[in-house]
Amino acid sequence: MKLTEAKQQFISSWGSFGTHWGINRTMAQIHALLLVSADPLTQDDIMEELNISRGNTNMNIRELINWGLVERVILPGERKEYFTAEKDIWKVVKLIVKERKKRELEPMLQLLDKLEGVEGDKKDKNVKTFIDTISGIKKLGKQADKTLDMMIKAEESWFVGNLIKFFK
Amino acid sequence: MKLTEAKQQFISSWGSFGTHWGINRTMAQIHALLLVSADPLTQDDIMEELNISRGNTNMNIRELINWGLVERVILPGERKEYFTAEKDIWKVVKLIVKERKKRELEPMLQLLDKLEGVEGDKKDKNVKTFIDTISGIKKLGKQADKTLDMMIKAEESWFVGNLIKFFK
DNA sequence: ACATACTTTCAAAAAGTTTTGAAAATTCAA
DNA sequence: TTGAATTTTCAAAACTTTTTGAAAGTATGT
Repeated sequence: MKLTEAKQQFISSWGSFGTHWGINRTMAQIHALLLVSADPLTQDDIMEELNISRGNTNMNIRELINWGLVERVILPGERKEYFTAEKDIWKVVKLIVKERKKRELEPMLQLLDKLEGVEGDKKDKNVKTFIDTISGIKKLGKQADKTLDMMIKAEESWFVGNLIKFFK
Repeated sequence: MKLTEAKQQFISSWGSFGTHWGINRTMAQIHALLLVSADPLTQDDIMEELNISRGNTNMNIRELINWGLVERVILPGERKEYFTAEKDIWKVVKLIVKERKKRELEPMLQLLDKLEGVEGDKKDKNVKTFIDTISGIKKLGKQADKTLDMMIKAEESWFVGNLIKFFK
């Protein structure tokens, strides 16, 4: 397979992969393109490669910058802004985990704390089931939260090299 | 807070939580409702509680059954089918991980295998960047795949009780 | 075999999300 | 300053996904 074709396949799969993970198709495609590009690209390069409009490109680049996945690069003597993606995949994973944890897990845990204090007689089986379910989710959620915090701080070598031992 | 209100808040948040995780709102809401209901419910109960149509209810219940998150229950002497959700949250998490791994991670790894064999001179920096990126993703993806396999087999006590030690 | 209760299907409609592109805002060199 | 290059915004359009509900299908007791 030729590089051009391989690139296209990667970009397109990364795009649909993204849609299952709460990241929109274009954002994931731009990310994929920058991941496999050796040099930084301009907005116009990206628009042309992916056949998308200026507005869409701009909006999604900014979102990628918010997530910390893409950086603006100013090349000396150039008026245009260039963009480049973090290439270390472990760092990429950590950035994504960090962002989603903040946006999703943390608000959910706050809500669960509140809901656990529901009024009512614990002998009522509906009340009991509700509280038990909420507590169960909260317990696991809190643990996941801690685990992810540690993962965010960890080195890749931990994940690739050592975790496996633990499971034995 | 009263039980009714707490239930509603939980259902609604679980619903929007789901949409960030590739699960549609209604499917997640039905799941939430069944999670906090002490007794099995019928399709009509669900339709009424969540104010959704018969078709939508039916379709999403079936999808939940496919995922293994919900079971059909036949009560003796009753014509109607009842539905109930797996209440053990650790099992729920494992079922979801298993399903998404199969649907998303595995196909992605297959593609990466194929793409890694791209033709071209490795001294060309574009070819090199492409191969390096793909290999990096593949390496981490394979490790994640193994780790998730072990997680799927693991007991909750491992996750809640022991993982934390490992990170120290 | 029939009638009734119940479940499933699916085309069309509604809702939700993403994309476009032209206009406005900003930046920068002269 | 000015004006050309570049970036950003946002309302409307296009696209995608979800939902509806009526009709078709299936199962059950008599």
